[in-house]
Amino acid sequence: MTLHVYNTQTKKRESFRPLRDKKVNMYVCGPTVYNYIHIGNARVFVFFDVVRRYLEYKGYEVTYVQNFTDVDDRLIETAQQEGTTVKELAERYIRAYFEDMDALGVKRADVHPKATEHIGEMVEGIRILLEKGYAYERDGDVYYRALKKEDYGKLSHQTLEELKAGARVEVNEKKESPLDFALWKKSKPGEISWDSPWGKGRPGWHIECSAMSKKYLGDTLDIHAGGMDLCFPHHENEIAQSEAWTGKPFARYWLHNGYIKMGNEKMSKSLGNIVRVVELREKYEPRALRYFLLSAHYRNPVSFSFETIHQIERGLERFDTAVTNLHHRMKTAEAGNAEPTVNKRLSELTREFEAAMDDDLNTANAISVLYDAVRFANETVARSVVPRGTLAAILGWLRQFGGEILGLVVDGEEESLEAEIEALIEERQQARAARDFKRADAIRDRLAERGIILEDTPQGVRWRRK
RNA sequence: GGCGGCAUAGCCAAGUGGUAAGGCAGAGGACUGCAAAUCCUUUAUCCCCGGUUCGAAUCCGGGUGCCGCCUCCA
Repeated sequence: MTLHVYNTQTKKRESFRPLRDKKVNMYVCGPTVYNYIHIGNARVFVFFDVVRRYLEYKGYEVTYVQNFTDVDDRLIETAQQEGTTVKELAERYIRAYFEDMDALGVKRADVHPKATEHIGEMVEGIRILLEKGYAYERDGDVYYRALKKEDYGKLSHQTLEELKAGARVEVNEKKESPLDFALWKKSKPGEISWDSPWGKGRPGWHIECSAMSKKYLGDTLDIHAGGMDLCFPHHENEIAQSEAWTGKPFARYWLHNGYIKMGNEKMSKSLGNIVRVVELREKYEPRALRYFLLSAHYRNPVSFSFETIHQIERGLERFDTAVTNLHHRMKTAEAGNAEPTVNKRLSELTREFEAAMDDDLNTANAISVLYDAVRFANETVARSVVPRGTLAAILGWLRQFGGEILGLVVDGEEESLEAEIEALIEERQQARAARDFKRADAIRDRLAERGIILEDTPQGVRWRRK
């Protein structure tokens, strides 16, 4: 099966074919680190983490780059307000970012380049753009000349005419056209700045992605991704710059995810209706947040609600009990390899899982396959006779697809119980054997209060933490 | 004004021509000493009105409602 993805640039579902055989270069626009990230920001990071994991599962060698925008107007402003430096502010929120991502189970990118550490590359790019006539300098600023290339607007599917008509950008007399955008901004006195051939200043927003993706991934990317709202102008500008700079196509597949809504509105910092990850993960299991972000198709908008997260937590319990119960059953299972019928069923599930993911990365459907696997696991655990190999095979499937790819199934070290609790469980078993159910139930209730749930099965008592 | 998206059960959500996946919640049943867990069964005039078609949630036209981008924003 081939992976098919929806490409924003062509507005079509296309089969995915990287430039170089089994190597995939992907670049995902990372956060501007002037504040904590919210659940909407997290969607792109969690989703593309799954994309990356899935591509690796399919045998691709993925190089994943995600930048940090660590200098821009908002950072400068916030640092001033807080009486700190841009650098300190950025470092603080980069740390916070990684804490959030670790909690959400997002793997590190191969490279996390920072804008401030690539000023040289950006200056070089701007210099080339000037040389080629794609940029002009005005009083210490450098602007990109959007009208120079006819295809400006090709990503967001607007013609130059439409864009000109719709432009309601602030009047800036320095610009030749309102569609032009800053490559380099002259700094005000006291602001953080770098030297350049055009005087002291700092880079515009868009140029960093062009410069850093080129440095780490080359002129043409296989996948360039980000939130829908980056499509215009950010990505449009990146394409323009990069292609003007290198003369080569910038990205083969543009993937954009929809946003998280709060009620009826888009969740965004400017609207102030955000829910931060750092706060959510204190209240909910972070895995539930990850699940939530994967529960709908990535291009559809999704409404955030505490009710939904709560529902998801319940669903997650089923994954966990399935794993726990497999382990418990394995202890008394007889030796033996996985049965052919079981392997056949697992292959079927694998096919279904891949079909879902290959169809424009439909994680919602992939999750429903995960539930099928959980049901299969539960049915198997309930059998009176089952070889250990069968249970191990099912557990392995859940680990691989539910765990390694989706990051929703955990199968950690087996927990141990305090001696005191062990003793109580044993005492209850004796009471049950003596048919002293009052006593047995009293002990069970007591343990339940301490968060230990006991379940009696034909293979003996089973416990789990609530 | 230009461009684009969405509307499926109480809730979340797949599905883009062949009489509606999955999850949560609810109901009934099986299992259990009782539970729990699990399994089985069950719950939808697919926003409205037309049209195309043997056949439409799906395509076309027209409505209604909501949202996004065009300005910092995942």
